[in-house]
Amino acid sequence: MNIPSPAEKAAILESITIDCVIFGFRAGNLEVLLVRHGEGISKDKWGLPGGWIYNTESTDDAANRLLLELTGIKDIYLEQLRAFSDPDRFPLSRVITVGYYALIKEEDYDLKAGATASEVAWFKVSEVKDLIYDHAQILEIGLRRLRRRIKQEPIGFNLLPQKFTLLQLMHLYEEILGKEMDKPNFRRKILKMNLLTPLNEKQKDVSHRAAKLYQFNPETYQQLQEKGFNFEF
Amino acid sequence: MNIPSPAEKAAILESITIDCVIFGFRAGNLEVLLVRHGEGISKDKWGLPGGWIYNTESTDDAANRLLLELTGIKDIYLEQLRAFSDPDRFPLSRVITVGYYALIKEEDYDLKAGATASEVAWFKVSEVKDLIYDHAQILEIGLRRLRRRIKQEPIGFNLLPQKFTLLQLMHLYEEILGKEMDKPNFRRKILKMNLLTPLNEKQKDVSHRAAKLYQFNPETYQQLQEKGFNFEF
DNA sequence: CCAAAAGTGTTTTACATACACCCATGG
DNA sequence: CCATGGGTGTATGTAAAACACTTTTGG
Repeated sequence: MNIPSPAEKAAILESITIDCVIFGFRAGNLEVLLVRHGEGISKDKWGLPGGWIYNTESTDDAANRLLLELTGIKDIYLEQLRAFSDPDRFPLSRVITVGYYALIKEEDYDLKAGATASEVAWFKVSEVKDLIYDHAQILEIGLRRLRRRIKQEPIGFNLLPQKFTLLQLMHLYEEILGKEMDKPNFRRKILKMNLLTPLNEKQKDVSHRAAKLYQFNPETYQQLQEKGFNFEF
Repeated sequence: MNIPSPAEKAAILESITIDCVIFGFRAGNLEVLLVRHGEGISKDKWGLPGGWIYNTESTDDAANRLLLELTGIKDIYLEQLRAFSDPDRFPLSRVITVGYYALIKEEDYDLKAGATASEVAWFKVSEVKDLIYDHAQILEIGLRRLRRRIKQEPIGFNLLPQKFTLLQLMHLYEEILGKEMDKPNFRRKILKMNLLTPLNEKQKDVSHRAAKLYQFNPETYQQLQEKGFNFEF
């Protein structure tokens, strides 16, 4: 993040920015999307994708625009975390940032560094360190939100490929919640919810019995949500 | 909310404000604290207590300060809701507001209108109408947060007097969640959680069998929270 | 004695948990 | 034939839900 130029200042809000925590899942690991800054006081350092808000756009719109400009990712559902407002969080001036978070299927998007980002990459959440400003705190809050949400809504499906096995889903839960689960019980529980459509397809190229593939069923989820339901594991 | 004077501008952030949703509970009704504006374009209209943020304070600090200045309420736990950022939400300029919410025991606080507020009062949530700007939306988000939270943590105790009966507590849940509950089952469930300390005291001046009084036990709550627990009703 | 709320007991049903066990497949 | 994960079955305990019932107290 840089201090905006005089020309830029006219078009943006001077003391508010956006930062995005984008989660992905690959090879059993929860990952987060970071950008390397190409200019400014944090040049060459890694941080969350983010930037200034135009006068004419909401923070939701700004988050989507910035994510596209910096990383090439577009049309995803970003949810607001909250505002981060420590007076000293940004060293050059008083800036409050609004955090956003999202879950995406890594395979669905091609990363393309743009605007002020010289590089974009996925990092294992467990190995992230030395983020700029208070981005570690924003990531932490994003993680907490993810852990809470995944126990209340089936958002985990957003991290998996279209077609997945029950054990992949279970491993996702285990990774995010940090605890081991019982396979038979997990199967029963998730199947009883009727959120999964079984496909007439099986895994390929695995050196063990091939598992049946499932896909998430958004319609039954809609119905369930209206009735209100619980998603404890 | 007014456009700040030049002198004020130097000390505050120009495009961010705070608004607070303060909930109370009286005579079986959920209430919200509103202020009547004494000046500016919204003079004489009712809205949430709020205002500008100083350069040197966090939004948390600003929320507490503003609440004290406008209503006389101090030292309460305010939780951030989120930022509200519709470019047209405030008619005079582009302003993003950060919403806060809190639950308090009405009887514990004396209301005292101050600063730009000419009046402060409690309103039944079900009867609130015609709030300024997007304050109706902020209230709605506060309500949703309250309903979600009360199903996960025992925050309801913050709305009741120190000493209360089990039925009062149940009525609080019924009012907030908008559904009827079974008295015997509610008793068993809440007592099994060990969050309540029974007192050697009973209701007085009631024209029926006097109920035992209880009080909330924050220590056992601490213990439970560390283990992680569930609070569904 | 009646009304109104306090408080207890019981039955049914559902589900979480734990764990034993068989199945299919590639190497 | 064995390792690996896929998948099924079952016993046990606990808790939610529904509801019948007794107790206490003021009027």
